[in-house]
Amino acid sequence: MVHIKDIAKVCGVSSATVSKALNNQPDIGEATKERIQAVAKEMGYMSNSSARALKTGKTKNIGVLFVDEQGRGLSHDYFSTMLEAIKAQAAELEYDITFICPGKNMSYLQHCYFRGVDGVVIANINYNDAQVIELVSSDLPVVVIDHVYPQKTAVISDNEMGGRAVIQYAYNMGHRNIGLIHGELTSVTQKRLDAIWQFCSEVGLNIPKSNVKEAKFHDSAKTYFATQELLRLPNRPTCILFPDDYSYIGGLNAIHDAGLSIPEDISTIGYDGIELSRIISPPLVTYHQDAKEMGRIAIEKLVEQIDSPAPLKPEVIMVSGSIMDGGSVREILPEEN
Amino acid sequence: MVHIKDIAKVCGVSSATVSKALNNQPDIGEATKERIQAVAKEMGYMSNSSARALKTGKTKNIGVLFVDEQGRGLSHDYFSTMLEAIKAQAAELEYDITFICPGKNMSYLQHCYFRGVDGVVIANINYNDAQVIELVSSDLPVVVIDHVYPQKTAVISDNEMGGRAVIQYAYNMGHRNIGLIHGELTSVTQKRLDAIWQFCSEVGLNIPKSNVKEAKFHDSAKTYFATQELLRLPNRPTCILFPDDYSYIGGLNAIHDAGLSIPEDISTIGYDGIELSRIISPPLVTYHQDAKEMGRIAIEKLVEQIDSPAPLKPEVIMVSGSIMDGGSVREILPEEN
DNA sequence: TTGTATGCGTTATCAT
DNA sequence: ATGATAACGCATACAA
Repeated sequence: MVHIKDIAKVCGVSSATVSKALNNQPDIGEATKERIQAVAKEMGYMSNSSARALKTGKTKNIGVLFVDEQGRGLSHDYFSTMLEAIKAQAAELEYDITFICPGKNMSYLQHCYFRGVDGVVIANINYNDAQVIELVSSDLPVVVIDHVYPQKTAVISDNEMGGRAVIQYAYNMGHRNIGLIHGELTSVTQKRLDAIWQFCSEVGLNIPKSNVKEAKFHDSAKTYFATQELLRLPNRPTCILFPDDYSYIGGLNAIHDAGLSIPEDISTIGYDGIELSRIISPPLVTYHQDAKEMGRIAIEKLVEQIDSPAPLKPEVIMVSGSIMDGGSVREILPEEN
Repeated sequence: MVHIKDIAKVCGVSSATVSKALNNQPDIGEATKERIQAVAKEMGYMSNSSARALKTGKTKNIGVLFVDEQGRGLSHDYFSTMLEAIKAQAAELEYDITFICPGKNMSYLQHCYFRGVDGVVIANINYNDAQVIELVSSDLPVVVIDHVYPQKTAVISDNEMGGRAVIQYAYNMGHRNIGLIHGELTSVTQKRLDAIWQFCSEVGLNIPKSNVKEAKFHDSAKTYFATQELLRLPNRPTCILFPDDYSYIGGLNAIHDAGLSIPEDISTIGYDGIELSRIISPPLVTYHQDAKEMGRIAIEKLVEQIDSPAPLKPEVIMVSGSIMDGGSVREILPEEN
């Protein structure tokens, strides 16, 4: 392991000078600077982040608080994509990331203090958890994904837009008898539903209560049963909206088991835009949430906060997605309704 | 932020004493120890990992080298499951993990030195990459997943067992005309194929060259076409082995597009045992690789190395998987062949 | 059993 | 423009 001292010795200067050269400080001669940098490279010098952190108070490390109950979280495409983007953007800005997790006898906040992270990204967690509240209430820079805390910067997937987009797609394709399977009643679900009802009232579309079923995000079995119920309805919907692309697989099975074809007999629309929705047959019409962009922005905003000498005004950033086309929706003629 | 000094002041002892108490050193009075620990807790003390690392030379941090070319890697169930297990086991042993990634002007090894990781887990990477070789050749404790370097501990999914298991399953169900679609010719593919040929020669099963197609792991489009080719064969196979569960979706589509049913018209077997294989219809017979166990063991072995005063003898640990049953294989009667 | 002193590798302040 | 020195927070060898 080669240290600043070693370089100083070789170059015949003091370690202070070497440090300045390596950090591109202005108060140093151009010639010496270049010589020192050359030697450092030659000797394979790499600074010691612990020592630097101790001295500067900055670790260049970002904490990531992602739930992973029973190994989920990463297996969910929306979140793994987001994490991937977080990782990439952090690397781009020369940060590393550290997973903040429930330690043996450490709260989330303590874990952050222990590792000295410069800031934290919070996502996919129980936002009412006392430990999360503690963390959010601390003086650490924080960016929250898909949830808004007062006075905190948030990056939000536009669920109103998404809800509206899917129902509008069905409507524009001529569907008037629409079935709706939604996830558990989180704030996310609520927003999508609100947007859907809003659209319905705008265009005078009526979705009877019997056409609406609650299932669960990412749970194909629950969606299978909900789909079955809809298919058994006396006046079967011509199009069904699903909680998300993954749970849709359950709906797909139910439809096939009933001997029906997509989109000939029934149309389907998903939510998320995961890769799986592209490779199934027919490809699913779905609302693509831009998880990648969300992760990128989260880090960008967090680092802005970290770098800013004065506290920054919190922002709420809506990230909009878009409909991904597919063959799962048939255009319905007026007389068919 | 509360430091050892602060506690010392409050307790009226020296900071050395506090340090000892907090680290459960033996040379300290039981009474003072308890008092100090109580005060520390009371004051919400949390040690500073940078300072500790600087002093002790241990960061309690493990580097994880996972490829993530174009955002893949995490979206692959096998690897995301493994990563999840790595994370969990590291947390269990009170380690944090740091992703080692291609830095702007840092090699993998330099990144490790910079962050002072105590050891590294390597997986899903180009094992011939010069930077990887450099890392493996360093003095850092290393555990490699799914690849064997000389003198390095490795955790390996038993691809021979897997290859044998899938062909044997088909054989035992009476199939004699078997189609085989395999991934690109990596060492993993080679091992599975070797085991398959070995089994064939043992039982006198002949798989003609025309029944064997190369596709690509995780690539459903390539598998779609390979499946089509097999279906067009004059003497169509009664059972097809696929590269992995995910790419199988392509095969599934090809089979459906040909108007055939699984398993009535054709049987199918996958590889991996990802969650998706459970929720499709019919559930896929597949060989489940125990990615979770692999991740757990990798960390366990790595920490053993880190904690050991003397260099440990490298091990190669085979992790066996098992067949997951499903409805995708029909039992074939002798006269049908 | 407790305290004093030192140093881990780096950066920052202040002289020179 | 360069260097001497102190300090970041902690753990430890050694003295008391």
